[in-house]
Amino acid sequence: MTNDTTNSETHSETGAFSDPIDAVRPDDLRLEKFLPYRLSVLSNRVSNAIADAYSARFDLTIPAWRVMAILGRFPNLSAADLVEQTAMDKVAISRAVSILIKNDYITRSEDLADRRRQVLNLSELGRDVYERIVPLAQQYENDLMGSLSADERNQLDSIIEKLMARAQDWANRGLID
Amino acid sequence: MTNDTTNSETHSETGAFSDPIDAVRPDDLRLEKFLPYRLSVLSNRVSNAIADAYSARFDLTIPAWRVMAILGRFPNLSAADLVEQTAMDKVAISRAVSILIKNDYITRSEDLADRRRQVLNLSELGRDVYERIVPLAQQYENDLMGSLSADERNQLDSIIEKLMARAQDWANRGLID
DNA sequence: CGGCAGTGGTTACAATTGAAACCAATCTTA
DNA sequence: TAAGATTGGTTTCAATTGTAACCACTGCCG
Repeated sequence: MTNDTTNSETHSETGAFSDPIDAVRPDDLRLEKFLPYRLSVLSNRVSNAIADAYSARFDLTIPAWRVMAILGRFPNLSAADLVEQTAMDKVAISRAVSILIKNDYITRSEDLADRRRQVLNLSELGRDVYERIVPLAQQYENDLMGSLSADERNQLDSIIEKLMARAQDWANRGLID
Repeated sequence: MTNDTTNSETHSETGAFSDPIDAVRPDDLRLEKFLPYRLSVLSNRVSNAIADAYSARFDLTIPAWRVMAILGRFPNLSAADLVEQTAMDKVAISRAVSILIKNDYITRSEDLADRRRQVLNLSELGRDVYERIVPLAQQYENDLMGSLSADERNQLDSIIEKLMARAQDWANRGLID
């Protein structure tokens, strides 16, 4: 597994050149220290584990579960409202909703005031599932957070906010440079 | 931002109610505070921004770029070695490699000692691209990290390690419960 | 009213991803 | 050295996801 035999610790002095021309060569990128990469690996590990748990027990995908999580707290939302709350896109919401309806986890009713809108709610069954799944989710959260100290938990919270804001900037203002 | 109003700090003491019936209702889950969700949103934002940058400038996908990043530091790896280094799976590596070869970014040569293995390396062109893309990646990294203090950067580093280890446990020991 | 821009939501299609089957070479062991 | 197990890597097929086009309805403006 962890055979780091080839890990050349030090900044690769490929040739041991004294020649300044060599200065053009950029430092190597250490992928395992590269934040975007680490975030991606971490997020995938966590999401996959949880997705397995949800699907094994409730036959729910993550997008579907997210929709339920929001509807559990905020009844009578439309799909557009969900888009706003979840940072998922239209299509993902639409698909999740249609699965949930097929499973009778949520109900859909027309909004008489605006007949384009559809008002969504957890069904009896859906609330049932919701109430069993929330503790499960919290258990995962607690287990993750349990590996951190109280200080670290607070730090993480504010760090994530900052990184999120910066990444959001990228999307808005266009990319760097 | 940091509104912890509903954070019931203590381990949910489900009892303590005057009306036991009511005890059945779980606390709502606040998706926007749920770590797996936040990680996923953050990671996606970051990855998408960077993927755009790479593909716009070098016609590279993220998996392909990762392969190049590793080969830039460690020449003469096989696909299996790459699997180990990148936490990507066989198939993803195989696909990335075949794209990179088509683009003449890497070369593939048979390993005479073991004719199943193929030894991979950056081509001239590939190293060229590598040397231009590394600074770009570092720029993104710096920009992200720039939103944090030096302390926070260190904290983040160790927090990620801890979370990663915990999530890894899940995968190994099987899920919680 | 009549048209036309904007919104809510779904459908259709292409690209990406994942899982399992697969081929070929090597290693093991009898 | 032959048979089965293992390893390196690719292919195939299904599921997931993203993008763009689309339909139905509303709201606005002449």
